[in-house]
Amino acid sequence: MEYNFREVEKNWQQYWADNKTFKAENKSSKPKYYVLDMFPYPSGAGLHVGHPLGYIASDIFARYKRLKGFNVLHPMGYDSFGLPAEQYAIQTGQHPEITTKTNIARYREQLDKIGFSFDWDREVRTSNPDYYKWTQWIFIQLFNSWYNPETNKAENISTLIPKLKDFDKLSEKEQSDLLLEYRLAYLSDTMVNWCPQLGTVLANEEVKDGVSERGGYPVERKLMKQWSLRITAYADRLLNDLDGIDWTESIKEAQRNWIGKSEGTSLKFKVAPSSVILSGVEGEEEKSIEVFTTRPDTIFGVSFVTLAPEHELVAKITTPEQKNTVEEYITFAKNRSERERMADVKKITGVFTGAYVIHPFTGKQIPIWIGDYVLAGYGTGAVMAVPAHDTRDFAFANHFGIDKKIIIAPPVEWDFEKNSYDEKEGKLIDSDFLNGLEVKAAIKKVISVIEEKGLGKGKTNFRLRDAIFGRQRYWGEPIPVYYENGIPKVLDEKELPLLLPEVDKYLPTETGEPPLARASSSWRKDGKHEFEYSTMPGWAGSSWYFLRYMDAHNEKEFVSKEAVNYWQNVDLYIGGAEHATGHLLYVRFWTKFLNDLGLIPVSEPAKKLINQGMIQGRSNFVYRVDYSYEFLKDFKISNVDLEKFEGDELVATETLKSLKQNFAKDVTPSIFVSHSFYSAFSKGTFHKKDISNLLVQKTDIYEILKEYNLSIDIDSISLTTIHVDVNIVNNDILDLGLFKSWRKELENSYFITEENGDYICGSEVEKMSKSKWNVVSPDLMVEQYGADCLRLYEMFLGPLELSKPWNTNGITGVSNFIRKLWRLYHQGQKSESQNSKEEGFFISEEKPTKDELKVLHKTIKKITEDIEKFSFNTSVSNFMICVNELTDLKCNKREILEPLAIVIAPYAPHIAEELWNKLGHNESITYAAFPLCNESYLVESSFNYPVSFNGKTRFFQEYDLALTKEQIEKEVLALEQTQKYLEGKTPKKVIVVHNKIVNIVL
RNA sequence: GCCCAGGUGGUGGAAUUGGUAGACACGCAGGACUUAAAAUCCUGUAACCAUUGCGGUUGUGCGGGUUCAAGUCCCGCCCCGGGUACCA
Repeated sequence: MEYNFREVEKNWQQYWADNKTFKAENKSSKPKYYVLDMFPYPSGAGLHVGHPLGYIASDIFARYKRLKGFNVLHPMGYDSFGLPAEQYAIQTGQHPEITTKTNIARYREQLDKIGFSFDWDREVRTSNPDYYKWTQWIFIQLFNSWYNPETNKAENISTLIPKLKDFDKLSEKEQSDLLLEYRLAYLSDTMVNWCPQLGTVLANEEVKDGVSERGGYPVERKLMKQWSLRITAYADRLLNDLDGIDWTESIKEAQRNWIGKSEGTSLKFKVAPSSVILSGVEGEEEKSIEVFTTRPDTIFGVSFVTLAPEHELVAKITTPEQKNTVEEYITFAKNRSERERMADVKKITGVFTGAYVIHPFTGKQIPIWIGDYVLAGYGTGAVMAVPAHDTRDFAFANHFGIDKKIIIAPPVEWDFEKNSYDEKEGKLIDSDFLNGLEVKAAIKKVISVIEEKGLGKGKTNFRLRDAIFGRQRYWGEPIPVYYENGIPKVLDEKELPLLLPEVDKYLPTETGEPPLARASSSWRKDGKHEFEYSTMPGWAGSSWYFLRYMDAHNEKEFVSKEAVNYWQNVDLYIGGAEHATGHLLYVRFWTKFLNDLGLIPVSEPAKKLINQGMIQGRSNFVYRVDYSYEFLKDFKISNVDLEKFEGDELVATETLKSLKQNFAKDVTPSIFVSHSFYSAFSKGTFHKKDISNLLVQKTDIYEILKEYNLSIDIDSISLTTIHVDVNIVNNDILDLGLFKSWRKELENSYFITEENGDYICGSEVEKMSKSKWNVVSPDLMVEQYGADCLRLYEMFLGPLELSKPWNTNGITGVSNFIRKLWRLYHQGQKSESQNSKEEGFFISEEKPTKDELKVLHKTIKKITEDIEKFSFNTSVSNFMICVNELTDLKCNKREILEPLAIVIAPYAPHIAEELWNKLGHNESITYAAFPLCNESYLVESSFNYPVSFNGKTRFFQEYDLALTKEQIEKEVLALEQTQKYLEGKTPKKVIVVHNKIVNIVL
């Protein structure tokens, strides 16, 4: 009986759904285990084979943990607010909710087909009001909190007010403004990443290379009033707590870099009195410029100070002579888009302000420059420039011809003409009281002097910026804020959820307000106060979803105390590295915040995190020959001039030009050449002339040429590479029939194939995407090979964390394995008929042999080790080895095959259930007990030692493991073969490693 | 530039604390079954040399080193992928 995976898989999926097999309980005597997956955004393209990679791995682990006796929480849901649905809504007018629902239904269908063990009763959708009610509620908690540096945690804003001087005397508006400077969710004028095409602001990590991550539209800097979250308050804890969690080093490193802690000192430079007078600012108190530096030891090497163009002092200190230049520069810097700035990082720009500061130790005058290499948002927006010991200052000084002063003697040969010396090694020179000190000692010393003299103090800066939280978009959570007399106020908990209002269009208003401003005028707090019009970003809902799964239907709280105390946090999270600095940082931030308020008992969302690699697409290409015709001399159309003289030159008339074009369009068949022609052409070993000859020989083009009296214009020939749908290509061989029916215009195509008649496509590994026609959907694989096969194959492909291109070359091997596994349980009773395929299920109750037990227990041991270290690819190999060996032993004993079904169940659950059922069990295999390895079956009495000479293995010799090293040495040396390799010499040394190797050194 | 991960047959990839390099699978070649094909099964398959048989040499990106022994450890370099981008 052949294995009918279609029927079996369908039946068991139905059984699991009907019996709620994977329902997790919030109370259990079993130990808990929480396995979480990446939160999917339900896109219109559906799942491709890359998505399930991590889901399969986590599902294997979840199923394994159930077999190991854990109460497993393994939920799934949807991150269902987001840009793509809204963009689609703008194009089609369809409500994003409808698209989202359709897409979710498709995702669900696809997920179900793969046989995941999700507890679907806990499904969440971030766009559902019963979910975003609590996202809004958390926002309100953030608004009502401030970060107390003394207790080093978030507290209710009420604990702040007594610390504020004369708070009561302020007006309501002033009080509100002041508190906004402390609230963890706050409104402020900030420089934002504004994306005009998307019509919204974006957070830093949503911008890649100066364009939006979604869609790739340009982004510019703009000053806007915006809601932000004060994640910077948590910078230190986000950094330090990384040490305590078992996440991949690369993610932790990415987060460390993103947080970017740097320790240094602030230092004030007084603006020279002469400059203050020159700039005409009289009667004002002394001005000073505060810089931040990590290298205060280089203070005696300062040759200028640079301010960011936006620095507030720029206008005040610029001398009248420099005023025009400076203003021009500021305008230039402002209008330079982010992308431009990034594109020419090497381009050095800046101007002199005409003003000077006084060196705090030498009293000398130091020029003040402005330059856009200094960022307004980092540190103080001003730097002390030490060109001899800082790469950027060096470049700036070189460009503008400013002097450099060497104050550290490098311990190595150094050419200061070519490079600055930035290392923290060497002795200070020309530095007054720092002379002779090593850099590190000098830093300590100078900080103490600076602090003593009150010039500045030790300070820590972070690269991390506050997260901009408002989006000028429709399809997101409404921010639960209204404005009363211009004062932002949050809604009361009872008023939640603040529902997303209906709008007529999903576009900004004519006055440039976000789409929510289109809501009817009744959409007001108490019918009168305007609500906030921006919505929350995509990551709002995903910053706490791991908590909601614990208690998905709670209407009174975001999560109950009991639920969160039981489940704590995620034990295993499997997700992609692309969320390293976005989602994974925000979710840590929210977790710490909720922990500070005492709402949850944990301060990290996930104990262990594993990255799954990306599955790339393998694109296929066809090569189209582009060409045009030439009209032969005697080609004529009555009474129309085809060519005319312009001066002495004969040129084509418009008529001829358009004729040529039309012919190209109407008559020209599409002609495609196979890959070998393309590569020969691009290598230059094949020429336009050769292609032209090919066309004439291999196509009907000659007939067309004759009919219209044309010839091919050889110069016009070129090859165009076109993506072709990988689903009509098999092993790089194009299915010509399918290709012709792929698109209307390809119907009459010609193909110039290889000699054997195959059209070979080109190929390349790229990101899997719809536009590259290289998307492979799991549905097809499931349809053709079954879910178990897809699961095993995706694991078999290689280590989970490695990125690799999708190819199905090896899938037959896995498919064969599943059939072999099935046959192992069906090889007992040969039927009477001649067709040996008709074997029935047969299990023997006989005692297994030693060999059979050894194979089983070896496999149990391997698989257990593999799963524990997430080495799923080697598990699959080990299953194959096991089944091959048991097949060779013709094993059909219950004591072997029953445990084997359990071991394989996490990987191939459908076939395992079916076999388990046939073995006589009425319950699902899900809660069987994972077999333990009995080492006693694995004990060997002897070992086949490789005998090597100088490390080179020559032959093998079996010895009893009871023999001592000395005995083995003696035995080996006595062997005839040994004598042969000794060539009469006496070995210098003989190394015997028990159970490993014998090495004879000559 | 900096940070992270990786480089092993024709291909995907195995290889425990340094201890038989290439498990398992694909592909390929040959064979069996078949009218034929598919499916299935069997045999071989790192390269080179030798070949009647035995066998030998080289080999884990490159160059050095440590060691009885290196894919694995150390030093220097090259290449591919991912992240980051003037963070003072």
